[in-house]
Amino acid sequence: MTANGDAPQRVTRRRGQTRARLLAAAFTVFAAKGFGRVSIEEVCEAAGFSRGAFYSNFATLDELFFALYRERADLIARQVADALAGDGPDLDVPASVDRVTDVLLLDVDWLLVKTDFLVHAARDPGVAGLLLDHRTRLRQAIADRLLRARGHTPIPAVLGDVDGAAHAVVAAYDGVTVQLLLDRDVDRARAWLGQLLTALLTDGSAHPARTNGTTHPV
Amino acid sequence: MTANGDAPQRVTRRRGQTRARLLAAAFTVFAAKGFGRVSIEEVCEAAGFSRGAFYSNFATLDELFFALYRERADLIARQVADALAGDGPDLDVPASVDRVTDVLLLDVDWLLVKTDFLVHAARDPGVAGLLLDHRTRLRQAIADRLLRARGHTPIPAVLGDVDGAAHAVVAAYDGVTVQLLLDRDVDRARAWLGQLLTALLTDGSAHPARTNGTTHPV
DNA sequence: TCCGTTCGATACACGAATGTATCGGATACA
DNA sequence: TGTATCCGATACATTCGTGTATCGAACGGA
Repeated sequence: MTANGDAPQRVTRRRGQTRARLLAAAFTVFAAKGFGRVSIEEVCEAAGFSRGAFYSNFATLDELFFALYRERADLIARQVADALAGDGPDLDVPASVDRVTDVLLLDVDWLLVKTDFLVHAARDPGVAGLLLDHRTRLRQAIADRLLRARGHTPIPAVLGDVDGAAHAVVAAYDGVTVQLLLDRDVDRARAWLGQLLTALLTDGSAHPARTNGTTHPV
Repeated sequence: MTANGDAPQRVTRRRGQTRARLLAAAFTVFAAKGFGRVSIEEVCEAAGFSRGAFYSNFATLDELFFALYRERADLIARQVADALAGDGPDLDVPASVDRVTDVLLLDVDWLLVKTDFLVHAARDPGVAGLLLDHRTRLRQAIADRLLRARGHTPIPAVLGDVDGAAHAVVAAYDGVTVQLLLDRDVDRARAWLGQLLTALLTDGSAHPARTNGTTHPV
């Protein structure tokens, strides 16, 4: 019944460290076995603590999962923002696409944990809200970037405006993620996502398939 | 230790019925709470049986989940095939797209269970194989359909051949599913998927946004 | 260095879920 | 209709995970 019930007046340094170690261990264990199959004790063991440490920092495993997602999701969000800010005032679509896909598909373990969290959120409106917010911010960053380059690179009419295009980008990301989780082929997923995004964002006719060898990754 | 250990020599009729009832109950319970949070007893209770019935038909909850997925996935596959076979020898893209999206996004509960299964499969290569097979068959059906209509409706070059286009269709479906699981807005998801598929399959320039009102579903 | 507070380890009690063995009623087949 | 088999209910033993209460050690401030 700690974690918020009666806030300690003096917070020590090691508390932050054990919390961080618990989160890191949880990430590993969740990725390996899936949230639904992990017990509190397994997380503690992986972190080298006893359950006492856990209950001193979190009330439930859900709470830890929530904190873990928030931490990592913010990290990724920052990396994407950096990747988008990378090139100059004008948008170089293929280059931007490559940089962003590299960030988004960097770590399969994260995709596993993220999907676990999706399944979790899909049944809890409150959690779903957090996730939707996060996705909205991501789309916003993409839309802003696209907006800066309108005219330079027009957006296909079918998608509507830049906002529609941003939606499409996120959908493509999610779609490719699913396939990646099943075949575990990161390189192919990157190439394929790049191709998809190019198809969506440029007006179809333009670029031939770029990146590594394969024309259509099956 | 039943379910395959020693195959019964006489299989009764009610056995099939209880098995079906168990599967149906499992679907409901899994959709509501998520596979990871469901006990064998909950499934039995929902089906109106005791655990004896369960252990007589399945060895583990995983086995039941597997059977459940297989059953429902085959059903959907047949419905999609029907929807694709619907129109004549020439392909009417918007009409086909509408029919297929109606089938694929019919039942949110199924999408929930399917995503649970994805998470499950992502950590078990054997199960992942089954799911990949199923996806391959789905893509094949789409590719065949697209092939019949090549020339009539050309496919954007960026996607490669019809196979690439089929990949794109599945990715779009998966992507839209994720958003739908979070906001639970089936109508918006249908419109959005239709728009996405049209954008991918027709050469961008052609059709304006069709279907219900909203131009870009935010 | 000393002291009050905080942190995490340990031990315990409890509940939940599992798997198995057994039994009586249902069912197919002659 | 009789009977051998099958099926599902019940009861039991056991394991596993949880949550809490308590204690000693670590820590921060004076």
